[in-house]
Amino acid sequence: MITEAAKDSIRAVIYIALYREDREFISIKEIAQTLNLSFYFLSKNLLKLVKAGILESFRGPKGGVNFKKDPKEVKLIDIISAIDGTYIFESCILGFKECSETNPCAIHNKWAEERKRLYDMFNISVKKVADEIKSGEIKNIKI
Amino acid sequence: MITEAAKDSIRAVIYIALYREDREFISIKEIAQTLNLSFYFLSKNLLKLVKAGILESFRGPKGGVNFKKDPKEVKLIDIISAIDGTYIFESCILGFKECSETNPCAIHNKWAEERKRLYDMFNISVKKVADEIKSGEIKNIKI
DNA sequence: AAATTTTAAGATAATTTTATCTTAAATTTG
DNA sequence: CAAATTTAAGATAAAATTATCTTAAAATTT
Ligand code: SF4
Ligand code: SF4
Repeated sequence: MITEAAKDSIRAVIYIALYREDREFISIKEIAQTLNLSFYFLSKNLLKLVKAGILESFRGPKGGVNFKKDPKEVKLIDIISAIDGTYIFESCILGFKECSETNPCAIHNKWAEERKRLYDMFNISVKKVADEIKSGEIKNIKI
Repeated sequence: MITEAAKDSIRAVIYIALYREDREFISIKEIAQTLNLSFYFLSKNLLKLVKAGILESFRGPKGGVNFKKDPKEVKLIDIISAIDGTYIFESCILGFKECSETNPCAIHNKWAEERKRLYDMFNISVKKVADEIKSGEIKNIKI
């Protein structure tokens, strides 16, 4: 569905949204340790979000990453797109290379709808996800 | 979402359902050539369906594969399960290892519903897919 | 200024998935 | 029976993804 890289990244931005409070930057090490993710892999992936303009980063002690865009404006779709690309939401579920909409296979109508729904599901802001986690009174992010 | 192996296999069984007519066995070579798939990869994957009891196979000239179960009884879900396992339809979209249903994250309710819908989408028999392709008057399977 | 911390960038390695090849076994054909 | 055809099984290789490591650059701390 979506890659591990994208899943890790989504969890990371949710973590940042939840725990940045008034800090300027949150270190990737802290995120990786708390979420039990590989620091190396996460670093590489979050860098993509930096390059996509979603996060900003800062080097040195006190360094780390933080939102560049307002988390209210960052949708999970944006994370997935930056990491995996948008292909999933445009792809054929059966892997046909060429296929006409005008003469679709038996599951196309269903798939076209699901694809849209999956897109909609991820079309939710990081802030909203974080707020809902908070409102559920979850004390620590589950790992 | 589902692996290439599963997609290839689904297309192959649909092909068999469409073109077996009264033949005892359809050679994997024929399927691979028509669908423009790797004979090697397809052979290996269809063998899994044989072992799962969905197809049966026969060696030698006139050999090949064909349905062991009635294609009316074979759902796309069965193909996917035999090839990829059922994990997708039980998995967490964010990749959390532990997560309680009683205190779910913001997208869990949506994901749980989508997961179910995706399952339902694939819970369609090979026969039904083949029949709908036929009724749509598609002359050749699109590749 | 030197040592330390942290991201940046790119090399390297491990794992998983996909693809290919080889040999063997079963079956048919001639 | 010999040759040809086709799946079976497992080895090997290529590609993609995931994971790790190394060195450099930027910033802070001492
Ligand atoms: S019609 Fe079927 S095979 Fe073609 S793109 Fe849609 S889902 Fe895929
Ligand atoms: S609650 Fe969210 S994180 Fe947990 S299993 Fe459901 S979708 Fe995954």
